[in-house]
Amino acid sequence: MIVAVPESAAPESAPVSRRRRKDARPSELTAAALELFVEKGFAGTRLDDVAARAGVSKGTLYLYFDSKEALFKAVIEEGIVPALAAAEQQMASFSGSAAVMLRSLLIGWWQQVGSTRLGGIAKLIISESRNFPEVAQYYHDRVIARGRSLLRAALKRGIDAGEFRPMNVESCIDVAIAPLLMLAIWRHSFCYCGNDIDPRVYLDTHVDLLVNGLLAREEKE
Amino acid sequence: MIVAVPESAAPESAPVSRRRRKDARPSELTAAALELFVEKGFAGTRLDDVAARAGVSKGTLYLYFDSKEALFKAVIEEGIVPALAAAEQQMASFSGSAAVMLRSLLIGWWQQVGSTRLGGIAKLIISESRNFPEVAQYYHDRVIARGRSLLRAALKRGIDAGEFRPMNVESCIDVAIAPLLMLAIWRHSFCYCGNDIDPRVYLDTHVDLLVNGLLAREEKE
Amino acid sequence: MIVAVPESAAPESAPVSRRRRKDARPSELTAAALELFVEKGFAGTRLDDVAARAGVSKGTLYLYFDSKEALFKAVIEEGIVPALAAAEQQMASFSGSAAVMLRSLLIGWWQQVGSTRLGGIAKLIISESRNFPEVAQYYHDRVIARGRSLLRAALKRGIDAGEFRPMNVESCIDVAIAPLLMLAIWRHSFCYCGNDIDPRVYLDTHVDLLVNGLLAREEKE
Amino acid sequence: MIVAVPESAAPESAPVSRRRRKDARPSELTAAALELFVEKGFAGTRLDDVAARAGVSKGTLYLYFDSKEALFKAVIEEGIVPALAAAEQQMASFSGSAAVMLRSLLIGWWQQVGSTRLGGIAKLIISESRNFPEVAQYYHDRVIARGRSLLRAALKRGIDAGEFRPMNVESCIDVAIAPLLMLAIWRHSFCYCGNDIDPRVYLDTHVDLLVNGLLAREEKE
DNA sequence: CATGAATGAGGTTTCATTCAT
DNA sequence: GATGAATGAAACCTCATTCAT
Repeated sequence: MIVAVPESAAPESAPVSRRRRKDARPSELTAAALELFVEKGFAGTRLDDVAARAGVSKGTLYLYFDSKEALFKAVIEEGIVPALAAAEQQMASFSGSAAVMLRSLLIGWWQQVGSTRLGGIAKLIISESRNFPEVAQYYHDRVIARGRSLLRAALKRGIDAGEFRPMNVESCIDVAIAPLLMLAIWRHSFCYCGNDIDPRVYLDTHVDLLVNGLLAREEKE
Repeated sequence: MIVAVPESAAPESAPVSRRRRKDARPSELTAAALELFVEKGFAGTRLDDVAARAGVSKGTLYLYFDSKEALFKAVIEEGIVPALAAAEQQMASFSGSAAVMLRSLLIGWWQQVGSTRLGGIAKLIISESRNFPEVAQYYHDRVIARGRSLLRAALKRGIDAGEFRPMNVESCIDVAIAPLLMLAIWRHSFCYCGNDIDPRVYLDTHVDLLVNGLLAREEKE
Repeated sequence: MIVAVPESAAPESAPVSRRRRKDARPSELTAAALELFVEKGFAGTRLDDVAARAGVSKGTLYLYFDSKEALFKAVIEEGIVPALAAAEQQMASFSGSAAVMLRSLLIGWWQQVGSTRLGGIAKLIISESRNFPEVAQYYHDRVIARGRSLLRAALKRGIDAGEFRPMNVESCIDVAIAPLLMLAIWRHSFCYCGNDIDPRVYLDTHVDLLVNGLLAREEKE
Repeated sequence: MIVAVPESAAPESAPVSRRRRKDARPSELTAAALELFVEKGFAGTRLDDVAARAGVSKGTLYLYFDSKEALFKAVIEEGIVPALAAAEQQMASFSGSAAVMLRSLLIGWWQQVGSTRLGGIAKLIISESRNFPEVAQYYHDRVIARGRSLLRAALKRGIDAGEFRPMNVESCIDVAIAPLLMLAIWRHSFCYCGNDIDPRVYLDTHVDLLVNGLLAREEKE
C-alpha cells in the first residue's frame, strides 16, 4: 500500500478505488475523532462533528464503531500502536555513553511520538483518565511503562559504569519523562493561546540539565 | 500521598443561619464544582451532580451563577486567587544561595498550590484550554507567568553570582516548572489508576537533578 | 379616603402611614401585574418582574394572592369594576336624538374605559381567552353585554323614532363596537411599532360613518 | 359558524416515502404550531405539544427550526405569504362602482384570509406584538399596509367620482378595516366561550353601514 | 455500503411556589 | 407583615443512537 496514513479526508477529486476507501475508512474516522477529542475532550465532542470532519455521514460512524465510547477506545488503540513501534525501534540504539543514549531516547521519543499527532493522545488520556480509568491504565502499562524501561536501562548502565551518580532510578525516570509529557501537553493547550514553546531549545535544555545533573564528578580533590 | 483538603459540605448538622449560608454558598458551590470539573471535565459534569455534591437543589446553582460556563469561570477565579497569594508570599523568601532559593520556590509551590486542591485547577485548565482559550490565557498570564518571574529571579541571581552555569534562562524555567505541573496533573489522572507517585521523593529528585545540572564547576583541571 | 386610585407605586419618599400602604398594596400589585400581563401575556410574565415593578419582594405577592392565576383574575376583576361603573353612569345620559346618544355612548366609552389603562384589559382578555375561557365569558357577560345593552337602547330608540333605518340591531351593535375594541387593542399592539392612530380623528370618523350609515332618509324624491 | 379548514396531520395512514415527508415536514410543523400559538400564545405553548400535534417527536422540531422563536417566525412568515397572494389577486377586481369594489374587497379579504386559518395570525401577532415588535412591524408593513392600499384606491375612486362624500381617507380605511380584524380576532377568542357571530350577517351589516355612511346624497333640496 | 431523518433520554435553564427568618 | 433563599417540576434544547431508504 502506498499511502499508509491518508490524513485529512481529501475531497475525493478522483473516484478513488472503492476498495481503498473501504479499507482506509476506519482510520480516517479515528483520525478525525482524535483531533476533536484532543481539542474538545470526549464529552465535548459531537459525533456530528467527527463525521463532518471525516467527510461522511453520521450513520456511517456506526458501521465501524458500536458507540462513541468504542470510537474513543479505537482512537486510543490506534494512537498507541505506533508509539509502541517507536519504542521497539529504540531498543536497538544501544551504543555510546549512557549520556548519549539518554539523549537519543528522549529526543527520539519526541521526534517519533511527542511531536506527531500521537502527542495529542497524551493530553487526551490525561484529561479523560478519570472517566476511562481502564484506558488510562492501559496506556500507562503499554506506553509509559515501556518508555520507563528504556530509560531505566540507560540510567542503570550509566550508574553501573560510574558515568552517572548513584540515584533513585525510578524517581529519576519520572523526572526525566515529565518535561517530555508536559511539552506534548503544552502544545495542545497553552500553545493555542499564543504561549509558544520551541521544542528544540526546550529539549536541548532538558537533556543538558538532566545529563549534567546526573553526571558523576570528582567533587573534591 | 497526602490529601490535605478537608472535603466539602457536611450535610448540615445544624440548621445554620440563613444569612451565613447565603454568604458561604458560592464557595461551597465552586468547591463542589471544582472537584467534579477536575474529575470529569467541563462537558462531562452534570449540574445535577454539582448541586447534589454541594447539598443543594439544581435551581440553587442559578441563584449564584448565570450559567454552567459562569460557574466554570468562577471556579477558576476562585482557584487562582489563592495561588497568586501564595506567589506573593514567596517573593519574600530571598535568603541564602540561589540553589537554596530555587529549592524553596519549587517545594513551596508544591506545598501551597500543587498539593492542595488548586493542583486540580492546572489539570482542568489544560484539559479545557481549547474550549476556553481566554480562561487558559488568563491562567497563564496570572499564575504561570508569576511563577516564572520568581524562578527567573532565582536563576539570574545564581548565574550572576557564578553559582550557576550561564544558560538559556527562559528555557530553564520551562524545564524546571514542567515536572511540577506534571506532578499536579499526575495526581489527578494516572494516580487514580494506582500509579502512585510519592511527591516528596519526586520533588527531591527533581530539585537535586536541577540544581546539580545548573551548578557551575571547574570542569577541567 | 382621599386617594381612590393610588397609581404607580410612589417610591415612598415619606414613611407613609403603614395603614395606608397596607390597604393600597393589593391594587399596587394588580396595577403592576396588569401592565406586564398586557405587555407580555400571562404565561410570558414572570412574577419576579411583577414584584419588582410593584417594588415588593416576590414572596409578598403570595400574601395577597394564592397563585399567579389568582393574581390574573384579580387583575381582571379590578379592571372590570370601573368599566361597569362607567357603564352605569352612562345609563343616565338619555337626552337628545338617538344620533347624539349614540355618539355620546361611543365617545364616552372611549374616554372612560378604552383610553384608560382598562383598555389594556380588552387586549389581555382576548389574548388569553382560550387559556381562561371562564374569565373571557365573565368579561363578555359583564362588560361587553352591558355595553351592548346601552347601544341596543340607543339604536332601538332611533329606529322606533324613524331617525334610523330599520336594521338588524344585534349586528349593528357588533359592528359599532368593533372599531372601539380595535382601537383599544391597537394602542396596545401596533402602536408600539410606531404605527400610531389619533383616537380623536379615528373616533370622529367612526361615529360619522356609523350615524350616516344608520340615518333614514327619503331615498327617492 | 363554518370552519372551512381541513385540520392537519392525519396520523400517517401509509408509511409515506421518507423523501416526501422531509419536504412536507416544515409546513406540517408550522401548521401545528400555528394552531397552538393562536390558542395558547407563544409563551404558553409547549414544544412538546406542537410536536405531538404534528405527530413527531420533540427533537424533530429542531431539525427544521433552530429555536422556538425561529418556529414562531416561520409560522408568521408562512401565514403572511398567502395573505399577500390574496391581496395581489384582488388588485385585479377593479370593476363597477366604488361601492361594489369596496364590498368585494372587504368580503374578499374575509373569504380568502380572515376566515381561513390565516385569521388566527392576526390574533397571534396582536397578542405577541410587544414581545416581537419586529414581527408585528413586518406584518403591519406587508399585510395591513397592502390591504390599506387597496381600500385607499377604492375610497379615492369613489370620492373622485362623486359617489362618496369627501372624507378623511386614511381614517376611513382604519375604520373600515377594524371590524374585519375584529371579526377574525373574535373567532379566535370569544367565539370559544359560545359567543358566536355569524360572519355573513356581520359582514353584510358592516358593508351596508359603511357604504351608506360614505355615499354622497343631495342632502337638501 | 452509506445516508440522514427521526427519536427520546437526558442535559441546561427557568420560574411559580414555599418557608425560615 | 415582609423578605428572598431555596426548591423542584417542567420548559427548552442537544445529541448519541437507530433504521428505512
